[in-house]
Amino acid sequence: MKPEKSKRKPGRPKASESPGTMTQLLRTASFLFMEHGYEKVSLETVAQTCGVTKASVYYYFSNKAVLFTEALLFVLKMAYDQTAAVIEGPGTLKERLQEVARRHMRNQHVDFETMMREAATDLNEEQIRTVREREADIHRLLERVFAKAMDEGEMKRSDPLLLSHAFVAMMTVRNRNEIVNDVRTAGQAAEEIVQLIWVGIAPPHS
Amino acid sequence: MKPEKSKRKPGRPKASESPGTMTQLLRTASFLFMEHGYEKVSLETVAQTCGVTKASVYYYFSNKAVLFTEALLFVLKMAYDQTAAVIEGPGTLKERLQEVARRHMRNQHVDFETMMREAATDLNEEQIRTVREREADIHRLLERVFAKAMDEGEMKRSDPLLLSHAFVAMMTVRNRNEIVNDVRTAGQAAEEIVQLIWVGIAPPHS
Amino acid sequence: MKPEKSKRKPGRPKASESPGTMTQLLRTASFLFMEHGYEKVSLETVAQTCGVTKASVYYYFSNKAVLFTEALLFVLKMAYDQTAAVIEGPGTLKERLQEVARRHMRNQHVDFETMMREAATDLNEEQIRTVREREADIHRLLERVFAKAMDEGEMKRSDPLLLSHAFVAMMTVRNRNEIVNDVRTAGQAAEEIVQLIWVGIAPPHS
Amino acid sequence: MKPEKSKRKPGRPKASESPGTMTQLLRTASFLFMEHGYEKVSLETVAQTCGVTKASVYYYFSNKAVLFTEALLFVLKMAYDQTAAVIEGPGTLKERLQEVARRHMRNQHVDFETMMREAATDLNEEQIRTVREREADIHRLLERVFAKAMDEGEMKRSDPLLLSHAFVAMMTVRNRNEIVNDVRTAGQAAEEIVQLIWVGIAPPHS
DNA sequence: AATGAATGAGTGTTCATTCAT
DNA sequence: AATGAATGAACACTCATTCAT
Repeated sequence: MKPEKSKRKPGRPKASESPGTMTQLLRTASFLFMEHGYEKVSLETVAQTCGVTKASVYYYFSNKAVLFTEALLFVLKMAYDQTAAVIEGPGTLKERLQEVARRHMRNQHVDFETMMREAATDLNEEQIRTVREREADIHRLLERVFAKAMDEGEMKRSDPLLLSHAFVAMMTVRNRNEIVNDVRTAGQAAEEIVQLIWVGIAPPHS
Repeated sequence: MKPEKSKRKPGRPKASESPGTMTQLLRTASFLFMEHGYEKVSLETVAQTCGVTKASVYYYFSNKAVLFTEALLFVLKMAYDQTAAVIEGPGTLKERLQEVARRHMRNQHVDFETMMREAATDLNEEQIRTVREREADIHRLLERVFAKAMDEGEMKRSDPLLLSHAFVAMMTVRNRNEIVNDVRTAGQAAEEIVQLIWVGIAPPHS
Repeated sequence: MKPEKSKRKPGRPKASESPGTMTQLLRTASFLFMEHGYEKVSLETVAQTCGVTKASVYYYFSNKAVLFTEALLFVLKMAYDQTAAVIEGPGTLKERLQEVARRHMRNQHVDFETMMREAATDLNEEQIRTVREREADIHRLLERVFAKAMDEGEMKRSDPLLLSHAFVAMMTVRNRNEIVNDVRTAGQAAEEIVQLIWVGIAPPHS
Repeated sequence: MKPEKSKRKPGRPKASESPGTMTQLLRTASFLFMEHGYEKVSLETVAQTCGVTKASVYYYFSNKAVLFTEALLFVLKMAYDQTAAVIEGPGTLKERLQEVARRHMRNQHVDFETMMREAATDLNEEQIRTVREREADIHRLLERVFAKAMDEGEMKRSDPLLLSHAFVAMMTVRNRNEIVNDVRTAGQAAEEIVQLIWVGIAPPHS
């Protein structure tokens, strides 16, 4: 969390190098917030990670709450698009769920709800509402897919929205070192998690 | 923010040290940390909630990291004892899991892993290790119970430790207002979550 | 906050320089500075009020101190002209003083001296001197009028410059809500103030 | 305004040296606010002038608005007491007014109303009300004295509250260098101001 | 056993100012 | 003629921590 002075330029050169400071700030902030939560990420850190000053952050975002909100909307949009592409794509439902899980577990990230609670005192009604709405979109997307699958006999009947939340919640196991470590990759964990919720834990004969 | 040195001698404090205030601080801190996370809880808040001054907190706990650590150990011990009592008690496995879920969902609390990550920069190696160990105890307890149940045919075979983590992770749905609200209580959510993981989502005929 | 260097060349700018924007900036700045004082008025505010960007302000005025100075000279010139027109115009001295007071009290404005003190650290010697000189012009105008009136027996003898300052100072009562409110307009207050200083407060018989 | 590092201790030693940090902060803040206004006085300056750190200021006053409010109440109380002692004391009304003027002009200070307007955005309703009330107390004190004097024939009839405001407003001439300078002291200016308002400016014969 | 006083290091935020275009 | 982008310096405010009593 101590923003190290980075001289930059180890990556791709020139041409695509500058996708606009604002976009870079948004990307960086998204990553940092998701990785560390709201409070631990200072604007100073975001700025220095992008190689600009704190004041520049304020040039683009009027305050921390706004940056946070826009950063979250940014990742939620990406998450929605990715999830939609996969879940409505080809393959069996189980395979598609596994792919969703794999992608979701690719990076570590804090619990979304915990992060929102942390930020809640800084955000205004509308900001909270907007973020929550975009998050709910993802759950509603899954809900629809689940409901349809249930109708078509691809899944057992249950509350599809609850299932969606439970499904997403299970992916936080990716953060536990006892689970995802040298012997088991995040990808494997994703598959096993889906297998678990797929077959359930009831004894075979019951 | 420069911890590293925990001058406090380990082990139980002398009986002469007023257990009243100290226990109260521990209880209060436990509750506040679980409710709001590490950063958002200031020692001032803990002190005021207990009706003492900030300096008094330092009288009992050499710094915030120590208070946090001991507070977590406090709740983890309670959680372990409660879980053990229930999970090793009477009733079918499913019933016992439901009771564990019900108790765990009784209060809102932040995601444990997220909170630990928040606090990680302040805690030293040993503190992290100790807390993680006590948390792991709970997972190992569940792991043992699951393994035994699998052996005895009460459960389908799967990785019992992964299952334990997934099970606990699912309980964070308690925090979502779309799930636990006026129409569905935390208790009901607990039951449905257990039902979900119990029967799985695979179609009945497969 | 490091002024000292006013690169702007003195004298009237070339006619080609769009007088529109510059004049508008000057007018806006004058109004805002008089209404709120030096510190509270940011260049951003001035710019936005004029519908241009902050950088545009710098295009016309090399820094805040210069804008402030020129804005003040702008209003002082207007004030001088207006005062001169009235005070040297027709009517009895008392009537003319009342008209001067009425016009001066038309708008609320901060105390001139207080504002100058606020800005003093930013202005250089010359800027302060110039503004003060133009302010002094107004006092000298009144001084001359008073002196002449005393000579001609239209007024009691006293220090005409002190009187001028006292006269202007009294007009700040326009800002007090206890004085100028629903029951007494600024115009009425102006008349009563003049009446007060006109007849004095000594008992009638003394 | 650049708070110089002051090693202190050039004054009276020990015993009476420490009248309590809080009182010292209050006195210092009062002086600085009255001398420079609200915005120009930073808490850092107040702190360093007292030889403590900014954080110490916050130990005693929860924010700048509170410090400002209490500082003003502090000076207003002193001003009231002093004014009351003089104005209700012995001597002719004119002599007493002169003494009040002399004391009021002893130190330079910004226009009260201008300062309040500067601070207004930071203060809450109650703080503004309280300060205004204490300021009004002084005007009411003068108003009562004036009203009584009018009843007893010691003064000409006029609006006593307006007179009070006008009287106080006139004292700001103390800040003008053209008025109070080498040839005329503040004390002399005080006397001449009172003389002016006492006799008025109307020609003797009218 | 407990506290009042004080502080250093941050954090969010504002603003005058610069410069390339 | 005008601006978008970027910055440095200051400021209000918070908080964990220390220490003498």
